[in-house]
Amino acid sequence: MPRPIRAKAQVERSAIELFAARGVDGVSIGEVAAHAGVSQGALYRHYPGKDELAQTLFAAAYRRIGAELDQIRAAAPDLAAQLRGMVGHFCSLYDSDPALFRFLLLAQHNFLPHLAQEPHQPPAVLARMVGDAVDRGELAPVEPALGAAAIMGIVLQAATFHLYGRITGPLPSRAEALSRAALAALKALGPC
Amino acid sequence: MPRPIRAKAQVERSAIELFAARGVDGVSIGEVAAHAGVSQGALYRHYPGKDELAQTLFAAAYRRIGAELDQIRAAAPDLAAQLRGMVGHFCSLYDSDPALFRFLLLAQHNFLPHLAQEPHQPPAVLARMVGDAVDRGELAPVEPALGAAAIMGIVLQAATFHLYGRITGPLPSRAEALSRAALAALKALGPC
Amino acid sequence: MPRPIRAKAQVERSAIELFAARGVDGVSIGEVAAHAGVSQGALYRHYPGKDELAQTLFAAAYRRIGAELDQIRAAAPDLAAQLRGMVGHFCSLYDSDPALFRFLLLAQHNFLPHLAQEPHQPPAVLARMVGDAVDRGELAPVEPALGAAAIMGIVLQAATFHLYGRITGPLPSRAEALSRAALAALKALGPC
Amino acid sequence: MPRPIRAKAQVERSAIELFAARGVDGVSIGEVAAHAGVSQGALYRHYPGKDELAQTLFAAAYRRIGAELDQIRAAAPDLAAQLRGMVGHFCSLYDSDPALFRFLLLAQHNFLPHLAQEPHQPPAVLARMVGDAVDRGELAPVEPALGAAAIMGIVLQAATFHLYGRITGPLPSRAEALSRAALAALKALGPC
DNA sequence: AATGAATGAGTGTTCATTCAT
DNA sequence: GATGAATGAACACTCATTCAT
Repeated sequence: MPRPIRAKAQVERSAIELFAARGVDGVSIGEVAAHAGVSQGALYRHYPGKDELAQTLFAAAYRRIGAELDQIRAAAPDLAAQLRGMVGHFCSLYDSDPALFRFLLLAQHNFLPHLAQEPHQPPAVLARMVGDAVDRGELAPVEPALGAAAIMGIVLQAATFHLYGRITGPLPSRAEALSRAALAALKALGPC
Repeated sequence: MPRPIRAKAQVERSAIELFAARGVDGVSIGEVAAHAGVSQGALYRHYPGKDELAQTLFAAAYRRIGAELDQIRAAAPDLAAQLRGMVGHFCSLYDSDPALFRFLLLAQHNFLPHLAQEPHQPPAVLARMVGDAVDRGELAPVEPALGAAAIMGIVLQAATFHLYGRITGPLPSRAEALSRAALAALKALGPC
Repeated sequence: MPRPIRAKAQVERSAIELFAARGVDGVSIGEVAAHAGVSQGALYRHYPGKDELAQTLFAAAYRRIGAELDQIRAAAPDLAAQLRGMVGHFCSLYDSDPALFRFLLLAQHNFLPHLAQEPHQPPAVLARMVGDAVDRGELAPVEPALGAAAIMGIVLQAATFHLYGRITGPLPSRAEALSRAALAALKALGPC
Repeated sequence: MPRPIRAKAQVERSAIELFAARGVDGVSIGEVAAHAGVSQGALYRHYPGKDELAQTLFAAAYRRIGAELDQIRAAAPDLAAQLRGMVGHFCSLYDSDPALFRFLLLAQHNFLPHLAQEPHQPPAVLARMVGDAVDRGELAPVEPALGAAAIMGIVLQAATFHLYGRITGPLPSRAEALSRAALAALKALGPC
């Protein structure tokens, strides 16, 4: 039965694009339905409501990215390689699916408060990577969450600047520089 | 006429606090009025509408912070001192007026697209600082906007993590470490 | 689907009666909805807004009457018969649907400015009738629009006086006299 | 004390022009005040409220015109002369103060129901003129109110057509033709 | 006397959600 | 299962009116 699956996927894609363009509150359920080519009532067969739809989409993407980062973390031999992989992954995501990225950026403050903190979320994965690097002696002692903040901040703020036209050209072309900056920031965070 | 001034200030304070707590779209104009102790209609004597109220509050705070950063930039002797001053200033703002900070963080994607880019906005001030440091030879050649992104990202993401409980304790206690990280990130951004 | 048709018709009937009684601006959309036995929001499925509802009702009635007058014009053999038919039709309309007539009278200045002039509107039909009579030699040369004004004025002002109690008893009993007056007015409008 | 008098006159002039342009309900008290150059609150020193302001303006103009028509009636020797004078007066009014005329036309249905019928109102003056002409034997027996309707209708509908562009050029140039039409209509209204 | 800030009830409109078909 | 008409609560906003200054 390919129809319902395609319908649900179409709804989710439409929702992400519209939410990214105008914000969750700026889009009505009717617009999502029209964009997806389904009826308004049909949405309620898949999701209990608008908030749950948005929350679900956010959580799924958030966890998926966390999982991907964790794979990169596990596969790379050292901190520098991990950072190169992760920063490159962020930049690729931004490049290949800007709507999803933008949705995550602007909806984060709506949904993060309602999301229990789990080990597969990006901040947790980054913090674990930082903690491990400290444990391995690759890094001077650093508060793991603060290190995670530095990494995510450097990448996400660059993406934000790109969204608003302060940076132009492809973001992935800055991936190398950003990962060097992240590594340097981590090293400098420790006690002097 | 001390009354109207108090009234307008009260409205703005209430709006910032409520917007910070539940988002601009999550707060009705009636709630702002009630919280400020004025009638609903009285708001419209000071602001043409809800959007303009929020937009005005955002732009005013955004420009004010940009101006403060610019003073710090002009007063400090070198890049390291500038960064210490600015990062410390961000942390102090977060500490002293968390509602305003949270409002700026979560409303940025609503309002930045409608805000013309001006030289007194934080990103522009930071970019100018970076560009000047390059010109003075303190820094290897770096894309100024990318450097500004690194600085803002490191600080704002730390603040965001603090908001959601991933970092605890006073943020200003991390100001030193964050400014070292920002300086190191800037140095590493340049060509290897 | 008999329900929606009934609902829309019920809304239109309620709107005309209330608008006729208290003016378009004197009636809220909620009152129309309550009188029609539907919810307020349901109105917006059929009409984009209050103004469009009133405008649509006005234009539909205006055009319908114009078309009816045109049929009378085409069917009657000469000017006198045309006038008898048309004046009689106006009087019958007033008698059979006073709410609609009153709505048209009092809302005309709201909506006529927004209505493009079309050949099926009552003034155009009357003017064509006058012009044709002139062409056929039944009438001395007369500005068609001025003749149309004389005809409509005689009838509509009589109706207005009836509305406000200056004339009592059934209006159709004056149809003969009014059509004679209209014909005489037309003949006298020409150059002496 | 010329100030208050001028202020009141200015308010009334502004009100008539704005009411004529956008309807009584389409104009706020604040707009009238601004247009007149006085404060909002000052209006309430002269009039108890918006409705009373409009009602007063309407009744005053209505009675004034009635009185002027009555003077013409009393001064002219016969029905034909009376009609020439009155129709000419209507056309002059339209020409010299279109705002007032338009205000009277579009506000009549708001205010006539609340206005007690008095002998100085235009319809009563016209009806008296018709009745007198019948009594003098100048006219076959005619329902006076119906005759008044014919006269007013011919003139006011011509003015209405002029307002909406169906008639162009100065209305007074049609005064002669319209008064002939009115006289002919009156003569034809009687029993055949 | 005059001002204009403040009020608060009321308006048109939107929209997430439900449910008869 | 799917539809889309209907609901009704909520919203931003307006405006005639009042009243402290």
